[in-house]
Amino acid sequence: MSHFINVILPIPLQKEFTYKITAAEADYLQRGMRVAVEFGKSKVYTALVYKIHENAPEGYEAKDIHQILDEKPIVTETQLKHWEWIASYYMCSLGDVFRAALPSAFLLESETEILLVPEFLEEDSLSDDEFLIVEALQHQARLSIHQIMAILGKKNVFPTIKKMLGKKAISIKEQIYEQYKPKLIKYIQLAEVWNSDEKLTELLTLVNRAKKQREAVLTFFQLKSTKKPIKVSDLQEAANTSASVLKSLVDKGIFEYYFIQKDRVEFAGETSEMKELSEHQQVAYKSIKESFETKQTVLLKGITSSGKTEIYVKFINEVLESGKQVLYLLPEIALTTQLIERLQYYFGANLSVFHSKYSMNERVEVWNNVLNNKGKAQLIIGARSSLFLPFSNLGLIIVDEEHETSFKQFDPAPRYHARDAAIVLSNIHKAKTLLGSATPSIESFTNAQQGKYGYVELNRRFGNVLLPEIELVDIKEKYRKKRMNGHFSDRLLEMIQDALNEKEQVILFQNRRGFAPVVECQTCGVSPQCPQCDVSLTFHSYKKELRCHYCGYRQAMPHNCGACGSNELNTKGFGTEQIELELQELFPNYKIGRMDLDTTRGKYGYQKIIGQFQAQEIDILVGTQMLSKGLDFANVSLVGILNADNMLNFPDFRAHERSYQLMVQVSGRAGRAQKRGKVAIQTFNPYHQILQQVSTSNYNEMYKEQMEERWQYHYPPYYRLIKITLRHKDFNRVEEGANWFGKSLTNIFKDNVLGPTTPAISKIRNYYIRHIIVKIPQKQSLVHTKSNIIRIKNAFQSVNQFRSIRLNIDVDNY
DNA sequence: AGCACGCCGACT
DNA sequence: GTCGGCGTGCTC
Repeated sequence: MSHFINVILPIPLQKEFTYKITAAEADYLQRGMRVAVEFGKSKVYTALVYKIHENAPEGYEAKDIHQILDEKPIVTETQLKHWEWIASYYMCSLGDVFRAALPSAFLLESETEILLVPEFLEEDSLSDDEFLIVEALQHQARLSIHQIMAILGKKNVFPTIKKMLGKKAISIKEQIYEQYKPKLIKYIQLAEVWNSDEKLTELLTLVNRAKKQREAVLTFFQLKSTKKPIKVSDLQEAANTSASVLKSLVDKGIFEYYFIQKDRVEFAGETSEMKELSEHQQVAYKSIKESFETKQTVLLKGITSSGKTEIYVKFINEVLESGKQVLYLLPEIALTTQLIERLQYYFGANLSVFHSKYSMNERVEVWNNVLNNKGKAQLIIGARSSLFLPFSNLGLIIVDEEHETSFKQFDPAPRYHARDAAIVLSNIHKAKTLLGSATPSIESFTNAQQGKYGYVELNRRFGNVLLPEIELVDIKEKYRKKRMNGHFSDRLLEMIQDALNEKEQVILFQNRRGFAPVVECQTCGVSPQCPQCDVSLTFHSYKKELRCHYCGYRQAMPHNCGACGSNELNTKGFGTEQIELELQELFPNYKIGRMDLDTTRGKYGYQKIIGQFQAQEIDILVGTQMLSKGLDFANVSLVGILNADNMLNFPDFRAHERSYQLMVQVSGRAGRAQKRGKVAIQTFNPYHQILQQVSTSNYNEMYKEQMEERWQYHYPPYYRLIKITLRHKDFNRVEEGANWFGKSLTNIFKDNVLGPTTPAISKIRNYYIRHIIVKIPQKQSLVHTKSNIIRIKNAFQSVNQFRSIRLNIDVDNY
């Protein structure tokens, strides 16, 4: 009898692939283990065992597997179930989920190595390029394809390599690298023979003549009395000696080295008892608990600074004590040191953090700790991807800042929403989900209203601090009366000055980075465009250059208009950089800081700026929406929103909802201590209903009004959306393709097809883009809708002309 | 998705 | 004449 496995490959192919295995391998392998397999002619991939069976495939001969990579499954049955749901709900392949779920170190890929054939002598027969390669191989035993590209200075090197293979000048080998390297700590101990007291004198005489060595040995005994293992580095430091001294002692056979594998992230601090909940927190806590008895998911709407975290802490503690794991999901930007430290304070060594700024190796360690249900992986706090960790007995998932749009992954597939996928995961584990937000998303609030989720409110700020006082500043009026100074109204400047006089800090919010979005010629009105995208370039004053925020294109700021040659180029609109500059002129005696994507690159980017602000080294902090999350600054008394209109006018059905959420969240940064904070919102349109609702913190009215609009225009939560995107370098081809696709959809879904439409940014990186949106009424079956879309997609892709059009499908694209 | 195979233009 | 462009098809 022959044995076979079906595997998942980390590529977006809908198919499973069958490989042949031996009886012994069949005995050993389990679902969820990784194997290395040859795929195509040259590539070796990491694949995941999905099915083990005895049915020989028809029509082709299955290949053997290359190698087994695990001793036990690294992906659990529960995870596979969850993956299947994600793949089917979000219309992507299991391979897409596989690739997104595993830390990249688990997905080894082969690298082709090129080696010189030692017997090769006919160097005369080589072309110039070929000779260069042979020469390089004489210095270096092996070369990678990338290195060869660098040597030859071109990217298409395969023909050259193939010719050389033909001439038997080189050979190639597929080498798989184990990318994960455990971190080893070097320790030192006394060699076995010296391990008795009698030998001690003998030992000391042995090193009597070498002063440095003697000192090292004596220090070793000092350290040894603490009974802890002694690190080489510690001994070196304590004895004030060098590595070479220790090495000669090892060579003499007095000491020996040994290694202990160590986790890269280790907690070593104090923990403390839980805080007592306030009366209001206690009430909320109790009603959440009650809700959990009948509901799987509960939504907690707690205004900013109401102390939601303390409530979470109480639940986490309970679940941990019952022996189950907890996952605490946060949007990436809210994952600050502040919060992590606070949680470490309670849960110390039981907590692990998992997010994208962690290195590959650190992520593998967290994965393994969760898989083995280690003590330190009982509470995981992480961004959306931590959803994919191999939990075995999850008891609770907390999704904090539930309304945050960054929980949705847009690109690449799987285009999942972490909140929704968390609820499903929690279901599979028979666990509970707690959603928290000061400004719940409309869809979650609806679910709560309809009784699908439990619902609890917490309307009192901790310590009864008052909500900030919100003032709308009409800048249309201010402009008319000439009371604007740059982008600042006299009123806002006055408020800033008041705060600074009181030695308080100020946060200014401008939802746009860069200096000025657009550069415009005063003479002909033309503004420089990105050559690869359909957008105007953004001016960045720091480097005096124009940049495209979509493809990263950059060019020096031109002196003349490219269209008419006029040298009167002017900037229009404004970003964080310009605000920073204006502030420096307006408040020369104060320190101004800026926090946006450009200033927070790198692992410790945020921390540096936040640290400075917290230490009050910065008086005024200007930033984008990064500012709105998870930061508590005790001394901020004023928050200014420089222009509320650009977010309100954003062309998206959720623009109003999002503006509300953003403004309320940003406002929440003001006045966290004793004093009531102030918020100033500059706008051209102070009578806009959303601004009125923000200024009175009237969530319910906002909700009611938005729901009416959603109903009227057929948007979620009344209708579900699936967005189809088509991209191609050839304008006409996308156009035709999109029309074809749109028509086919309209045949089935009639009026519920929107488009094809040209997005506001119609070209990115030289690819023209078209969108089609399918709206799905509540009673229409999701499963049928999706299978219809897949049918049309398959038909579409069998048309030769359309095959090269890139197509992606985004379910719940909001 | 990669990557090989195969057919047409611009260069030594 | 060849080098190298990308359209087409396949991967167990």
